[in-house]
Amino acid sequence: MKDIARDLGVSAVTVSKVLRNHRDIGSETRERVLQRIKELNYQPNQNARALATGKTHLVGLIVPDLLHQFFAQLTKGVSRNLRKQGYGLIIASSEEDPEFEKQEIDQMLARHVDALIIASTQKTAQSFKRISARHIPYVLVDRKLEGLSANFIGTDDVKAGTLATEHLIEKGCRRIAHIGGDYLSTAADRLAGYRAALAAHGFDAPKKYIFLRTQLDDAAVATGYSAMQALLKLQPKPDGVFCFSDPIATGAMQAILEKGLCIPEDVAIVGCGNVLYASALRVPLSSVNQESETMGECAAKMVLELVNSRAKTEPREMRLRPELVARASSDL
Amino acid sequence: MKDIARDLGVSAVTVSKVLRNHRDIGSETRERVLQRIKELNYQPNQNARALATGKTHLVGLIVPDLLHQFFAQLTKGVSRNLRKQGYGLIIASSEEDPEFEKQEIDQMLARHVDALIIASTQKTAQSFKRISARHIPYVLVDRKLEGLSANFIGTDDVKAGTLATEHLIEKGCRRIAHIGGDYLSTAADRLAGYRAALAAHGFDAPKKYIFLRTQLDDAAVATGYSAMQALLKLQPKPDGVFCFSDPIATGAMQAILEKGLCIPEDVAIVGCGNVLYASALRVPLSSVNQESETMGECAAKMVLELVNSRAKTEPREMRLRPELVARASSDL
DNA sequence: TTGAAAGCGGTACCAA
DNA sequence: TTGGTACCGCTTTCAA
Repeated sequence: MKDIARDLGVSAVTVSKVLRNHRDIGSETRERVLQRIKELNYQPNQNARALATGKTHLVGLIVPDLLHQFFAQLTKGVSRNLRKQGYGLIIASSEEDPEFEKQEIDQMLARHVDALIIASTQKTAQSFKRISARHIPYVLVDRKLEGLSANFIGTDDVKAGTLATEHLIEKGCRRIAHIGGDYLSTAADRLAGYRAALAAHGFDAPKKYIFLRTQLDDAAVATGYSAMQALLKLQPKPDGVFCFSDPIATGAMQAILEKGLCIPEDVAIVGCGNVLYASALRVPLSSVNQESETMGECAAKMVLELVNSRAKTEPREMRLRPELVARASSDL
Repeated sequence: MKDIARDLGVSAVTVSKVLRNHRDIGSETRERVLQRIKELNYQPNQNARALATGKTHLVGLIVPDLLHQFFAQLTKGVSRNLRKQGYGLIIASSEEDPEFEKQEIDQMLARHVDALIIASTQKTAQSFKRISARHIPYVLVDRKLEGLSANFIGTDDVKAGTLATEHLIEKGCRRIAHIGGDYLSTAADRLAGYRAALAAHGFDAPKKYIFLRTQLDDAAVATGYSAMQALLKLQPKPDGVFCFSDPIATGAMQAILEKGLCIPEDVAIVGCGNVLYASALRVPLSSVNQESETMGECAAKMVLELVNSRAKTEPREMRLRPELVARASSDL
């Protein structure tokens, strides 16, 4: 910047103003500066600018696992919307490890991101207090934290559970099992939806039909597989299963087919997440669509609003409406 | 930092030195400073540090599409390795758009990343000249650029094409088609491998059996679908197809099954990339494994070596050895 | 072992 | 409309 100023015999301040479209600059001077900027292919140092203004124009995103299509889509939505507004994105994966997530949060705080978007794997609010203490706005996505009142965007998971379970009931299933997750708010909600749907129709949800397993990363398929194996040993066998996620469902289907049973005739399956390849699977998988990309876009929008509004408003909560996509795995 | 210094009656310089483990600091002073840092939960501002040292400890990664599992895995590898070394990662998706990619590169340069890792969709070396002009080291992954001598890590794509095609030949296929890509170095290499394998066995590769299509993003499945439809109209029909990627193969398989034909009896299929769900597909898909995660780790390693070695060495090139994973789609 | 001063590359404020 | 000056938070150099 100084070079440009010197070359043109103006001050650095003038150059700076031109760069930011400050209005009180002579049009002639402006042209000359612009000209030289082009020539030198000059770009202002964002770090220096950040230091001076206190705004990095950087948003941090932390997800449990980028390999999971749900989070990849979410990321895409966030990314798209953010860049449209001139913000950069730092992404970190916590690998489903709370300790790792804490470190990543600290890293991002140290880099002074303007805001954070987090799909948290943590069980306590501790880290989030740290974020608040720094007055950095943040939005939780997908997963809520118990006892933490924060901005949140996710799926209406109770509804997701209800949709899936009612669909199975409508298709004639009478012994509906659930393979779900542990610790996660999403898992608890989907389970609640499952229970509610069964209760509403006068069926019960016997404990032996409910499997709650911690599913780490890509191990989800294996988890679904083993849980389903266990379910198939029960008497009577379930005739329908609502799975917490599509990877879980994929594993479950594998276990069923290996036993020589048919989907959906012997056991119908419904997953959640509606991955892109759902229809290409061995048996096309019925699933609850969560619109993860939209979720990402909303999160980006919300977080930027927070950044741009000085006033600290009440935490907002937003739930996207899930939709059932019926395919062969439940086509009775 | 100043606060800490003031509180303790020492200078900011002293605090700074403690932070960086500078050796000439009295152990007593060091303790006091460390103590206060803990109390205040103080973290140095990385941006300020970057400004002063000229190193941001940030690496930029640009991929065409995060939704594509190949790039998601690559990203995971990069991320893991980078953070292990205390580097942060900025990720951007170019959405397979060269113009977009240029902008992202400029953004990253403006943020003064220490290095770049790029899976480029560009057709010219222009942007890369800009990077070199800034003396920022970079590594190209997966895709090479014609006429650009740069550090590169990718698959041995010629070998990948050969492996897949020879596999089909061994399985007894005699009319082997290829659905490939356009513009990409990977596509050209896999095609070359396909041709070489056919030639080596005395078969020819008739033009009508070779479909080269631009595949944008998630449209890959649709591309594979339509290309396969066209192939099935030929007389005689191909009895084996090597597809550029697994999504392409997924689409192709869909077209075959819809026609009432059998895989692999009527047409055998081999894909490339070995996505995680390959074995769960309607017909488990044979594919060439590319070890994308390892590729990411190598890229991270290489780029950090470049950052840490002042000397500008000759561009290095590294090719990972692909491996065929045979499944039902080619089990004749 | 400690610290004063200068500077990294910009921006903000206010005076000219 | 322009520019001088101070400062953002940290590091580096060099003298005490």
